[in-house]
Amino acid sequence: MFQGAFPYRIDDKGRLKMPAEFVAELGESFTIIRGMGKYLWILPEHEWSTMVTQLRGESMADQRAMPLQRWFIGSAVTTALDGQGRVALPTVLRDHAAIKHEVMLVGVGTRIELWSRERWDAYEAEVSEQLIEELARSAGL
Amino acid sequence: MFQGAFPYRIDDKGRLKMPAEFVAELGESFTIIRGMGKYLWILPEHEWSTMVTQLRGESMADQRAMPLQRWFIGSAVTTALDGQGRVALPTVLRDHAAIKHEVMLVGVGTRIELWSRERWDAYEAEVSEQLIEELARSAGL
DNA sequence: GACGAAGTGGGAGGAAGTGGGGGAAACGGG
DNA sequence: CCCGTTTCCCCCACTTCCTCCCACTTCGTC
Repeated sequence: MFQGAFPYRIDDKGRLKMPAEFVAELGESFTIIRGMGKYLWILPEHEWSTMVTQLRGESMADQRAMPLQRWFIGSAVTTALDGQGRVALPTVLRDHAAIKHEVMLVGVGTRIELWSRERWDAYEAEVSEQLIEELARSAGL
Repeated sequence: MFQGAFPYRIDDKGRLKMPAEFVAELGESFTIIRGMGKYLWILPEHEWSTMVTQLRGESMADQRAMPLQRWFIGSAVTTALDGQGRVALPTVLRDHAAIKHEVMLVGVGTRIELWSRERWDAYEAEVSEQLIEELARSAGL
C-alpha cells in the first residue's frame, strides 16, 4: 500500500525521482493520468487495468462514458523508471497539474498522487482539522 | 493499553526515545500519522490496519473518502525502533505537529498521542476542570 | 555503593536526492 | 534525400540526509 507524503524537486529536464518507499510497489511499469483535480495519479499496472476495465464497462451510449474516458484514458502515459529511479513527466501532464519544480508525492492506498507544491499547500490550508474531524465522525471512524 | 503522559526530548537528529512502558505493547513495527489536530498518533500494527480498512471501505465516489485518505494514509509512516529504542520522526510529521525538541507522549488507550510540549501545555490550560466536569456529567460518568 | 536499565548525544558509512554532460534518435527544413 | 536542430535517454558525479553503531550520564533498585 502506498502511504506517506514526500516533498520532491523536479529537475530542469522534467524528471522526477521516485521515493524508495514507492518503487517496489510500483513495479516495472506504471501509468500516470490526470486525477480528479489539478493533480496527477500514478497507478501500478494492475490498478490501471482495473480502472480501464471499469471505464470501458460503461456503455458507449451512456453519456457519462465518453467524458470519463477522455479525461482518464485520454491523458494516460504508461512509462517506467530510468536507471536512476526517475521518471520523465510529459509536458501535457505537468501543465495540467501546474507542476514546475517543487512537488509533493502523496501515497493514498492504491495509488500515488502528484501535486505541485503550491497547490498542495493551498489544499492543506483549506482542509482544516475541523473538517477532518467532521468527516471522520460522519464516516464512523 | 497505553496510558500515562511522558515528557521527552527529541534530539537534533529528530529521534524520539519510546518510553519503556509503551515498547512492549507497540510491537515490532508501528505507524505514525497525523492526528485530528496539530499532534500525531502512534498506532500499533493491528490498530493501523483496522483504520486503513475503514478508510478504504468508503467508496471512492464518496466525497468524504479522499480528504480522509489524504489526511491519514497520506501522512502515514510505518517504522520501527532502532537499536536504542528510538524512532526517527520524518520532517513532514514534525512540521505538522510543530515539534522541535520538547514533546509530550500521551497514552490514550488504543493509541499514543505525540504533542509538542508547547501545544500540550496550551491545551491543558484551555481544558478547564469545569469543562471536564460538564463533559463527564453529560457522558453519564 | 554497585549494577543495570533508561534517557541523551554524536560520528561514520551508505543510501537516497539532485544536477549536468554526451550520444542517439526523431523531427523539420532546405 | 541530406543536413541541422532539438529532444529524449542513458550514464556519470556530487551532496545531503538518514541509519547504524558506539559512548556517556542519570536514575532506580538490589
